[in-house]
Amino acid sequence: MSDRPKRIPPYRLAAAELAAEIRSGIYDQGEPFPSESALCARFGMATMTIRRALEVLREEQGLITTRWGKGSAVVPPAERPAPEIE
Amino acid sequence: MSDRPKRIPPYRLAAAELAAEIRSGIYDQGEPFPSESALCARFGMATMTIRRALEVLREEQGLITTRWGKGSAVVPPAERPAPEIE
Amino acid sequence: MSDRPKRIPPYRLAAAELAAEIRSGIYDQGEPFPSESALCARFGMATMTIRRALEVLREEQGLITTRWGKGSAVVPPAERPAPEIE
Amino acid sequence: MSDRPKRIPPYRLAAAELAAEIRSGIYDQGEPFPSESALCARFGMATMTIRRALEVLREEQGLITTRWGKGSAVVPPAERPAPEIE
DNA sequence: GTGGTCTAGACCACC
DNA sequence: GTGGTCTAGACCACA
Repeated sequence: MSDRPKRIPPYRLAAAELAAEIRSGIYDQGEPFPSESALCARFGMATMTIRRALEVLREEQGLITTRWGKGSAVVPPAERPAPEIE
Repeated sequence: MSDRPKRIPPYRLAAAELAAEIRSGIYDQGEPFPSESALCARFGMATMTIRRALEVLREEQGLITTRWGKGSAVVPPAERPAPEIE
Repeated sequence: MSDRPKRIPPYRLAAAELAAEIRSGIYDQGEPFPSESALCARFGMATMTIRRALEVLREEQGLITTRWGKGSAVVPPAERPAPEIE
Repeated sequence: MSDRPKRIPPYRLAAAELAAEIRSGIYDQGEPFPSESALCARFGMATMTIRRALEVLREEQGLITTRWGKGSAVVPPAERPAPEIE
């Protein structure tokens, strides 16, 4: 009972998928980062869940920056912190 | 030079239409008041314009109450102030 | 004294110049019509003067349409009324 | 989960800064109150946000008066309401 | 040339 | 999934 595998929360899954996309470079040629509502539609998640995912990308991984009312933008590769080995 | 009539701002038109509906009683049988986004779609107006219309209904006419995160509700007829004669 | 030449008001000059541009077709390939503030800068005129010029293009000549908060757009050539011979 | 402080909305920050300036008296020697567009430039905020800040100064704090087409003016110190202790 | 209203979105905070 | 705030402009109406 105490040894079952850890459940990964949905916001982590979304964050991981988006982080992989960012690191793949698909947003580096001028593609704007998707809005919260677009991500809600794409992942089928609630606003709050997507917001937690974006918070991970922003605070924990430093991959995006967000401006209230304007949207999120991907941090240029040169300024990105190296991915953490866990 | 020209004789054009005074322009009534769009938020006033929406407010007047909604006030008439409220006074007609169609929201008194348990109908919930439409959300901002529903009203945006119905009137073809932007969020801020609809919010301005709801502000008129709330502050000026006392026909609705609004709660953050819950939506607006119609004030029961007994508690409504009499319509202003202008 | 009574036979001096008619002075053409500035808003008519601006309207004539813009009408010629519209009829030349330079706005028909997706060029957006300039905003009021852009036209103020370009013609060195006050807001009200430019607004009168745009009013001529809209009401008198039917060359543009205007949406509050969005800007003006050029009417497609097919829908334009023939230019008045004066 | 985290211990972040409550976010103060930008319009409140601008209002607080302007209120402090008004109370410091720098507008009492005939200095005109800055226009909305000047405040937009100074604070790097959009029109609507600055308008919200001015609304606080006007409605909530009674520090300024505003006249359509003329601009805002600072209320003389003698007529100002005492600052609210919160 | 000011303040006032509007657009078409975005993100933020609450339920 | 609501209402609340914000952006970056546009046009409208007053003085």
